[in-house]
Amino acid sequence: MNKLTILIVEDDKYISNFIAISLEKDGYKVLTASSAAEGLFMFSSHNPDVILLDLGLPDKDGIDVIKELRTFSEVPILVVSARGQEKEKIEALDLGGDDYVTKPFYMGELMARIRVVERNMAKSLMQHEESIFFSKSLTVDFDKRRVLIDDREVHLTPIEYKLLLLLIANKGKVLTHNYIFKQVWGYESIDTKNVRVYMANLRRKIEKNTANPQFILTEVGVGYRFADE
Amino acid sequence: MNKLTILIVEDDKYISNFIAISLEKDGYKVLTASSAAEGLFMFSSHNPDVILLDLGLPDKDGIDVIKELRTFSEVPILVVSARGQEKEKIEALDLGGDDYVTKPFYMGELMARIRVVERNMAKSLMQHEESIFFSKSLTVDFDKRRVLIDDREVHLTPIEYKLLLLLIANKGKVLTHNYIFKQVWGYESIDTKNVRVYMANLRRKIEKNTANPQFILTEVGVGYRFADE
DNA sequence: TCATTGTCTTATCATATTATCACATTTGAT
DNA sequence: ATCAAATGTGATAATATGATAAGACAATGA
Repeated sequence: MNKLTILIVEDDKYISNFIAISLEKDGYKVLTASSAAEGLFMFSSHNPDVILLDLGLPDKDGIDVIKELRTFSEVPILVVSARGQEKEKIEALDLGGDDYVTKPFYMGELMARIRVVERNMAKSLMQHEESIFFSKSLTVDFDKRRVLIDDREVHLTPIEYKLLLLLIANKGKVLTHNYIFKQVWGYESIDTKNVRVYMANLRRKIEKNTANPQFILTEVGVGYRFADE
Repeated sequence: MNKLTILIVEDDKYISNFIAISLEKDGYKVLTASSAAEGLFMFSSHNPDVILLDLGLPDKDGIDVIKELRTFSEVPILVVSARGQEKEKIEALDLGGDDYVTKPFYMGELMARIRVVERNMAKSLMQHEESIFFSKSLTVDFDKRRVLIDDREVHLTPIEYKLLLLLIANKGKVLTHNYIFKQVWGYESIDTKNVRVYMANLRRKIEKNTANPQFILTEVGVGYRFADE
């Protein structure tokens, strides 16, 4: 079972805590930041899957945070704000926000909206709505975030899981080391050696024979690809 | 620019009209239905891109309409309802609704939310573009970075692949040794005999008979060109 | 807190790719 | 037909790239 990471950017500790506890109870991994600067930093260092963003931050307007994030990332942004004016909502959504919830809000509704965002992420990754992927002995259940080999569950670390998802979503396509690094780690780097290391780890977990892989194929000098039929 | 078609399923003629006019002013094509039955019928006959769905319909509960639609379609459903209870919202969203707007609503906000849905659609559509080159027995899938001869995959090294791409991009044109070297190796050199070596390697991989090539033609004293039809 | 798990780094070994060379073959001008 | 220049090709050496194990360190969870 792999958890989705959610970053809460909210300066009101009480609200932040309340949301965090509810999300954790539901199995999410939660990060919190209480200012725009901290939020952006946490984003680049932890590469969360979803952001809950308050607009009324102490150091910078939340709208600008959306703008900034959107210059380099497509992470789903769910705005949670006390500002209920139409103008604000339109602006936040048009600049790249994925949803807008006005305070006070129902926690259950917020969670449902997070699930919608999550569903959309899975959809655009998989392009089919089928939430289970099969290929030979490999089964990946995207909903439950579980991976099976010959019906035996194999545990993948978060990075390994992201890597596998990325490969499957681009089945058949060669992905360059840089691209893989950018997608999985969330930032660019000249040093992509880690991609190799994690590919090796992933292969050890899902391949019968790592010397002759059926799933993860190496394209020397270019990158990797998931085997097409 | 193609107009998006939006189906409004709403029994209150006044609201329905109001939304329709606003949407049309914004360039959308609008269909309206005032009952669940009509809505489902309109959906199957017109295949709209987005549905705005009221939950309080005269003949059937809107929640059931969502359920029904989701058995055969992934069309984005934006619920527009007077029912503001959390339970309703969660149910509608979890059953497959993409957003939930409570009446009374701001038209501008509704439109912004439609744009969000639209953006998400565009994102998942984008991935389907494929660029493939065919010539006789040769197939090059640029997207996947794969080369096939008679449906059998041939493995090319990075230099070989670059070379092939360069030739194809300039199909029919004669490319000088110097130009080819510059493009593939990235710098100029007096010594371009490697071009010869790699042409030979490439031919060995993609030509049936290297002595009588169909693809890579030699222009003695000048360079090479990829055969035009 | 301590044990466990995950991440990143480094070192080593294995493999694939690239560069170079020597020589064979082809080409085109005479 | 002959010959010099241009081109093709196979072998091999040099280099670049990849796989993997092991260990340091950080984060997480009971």
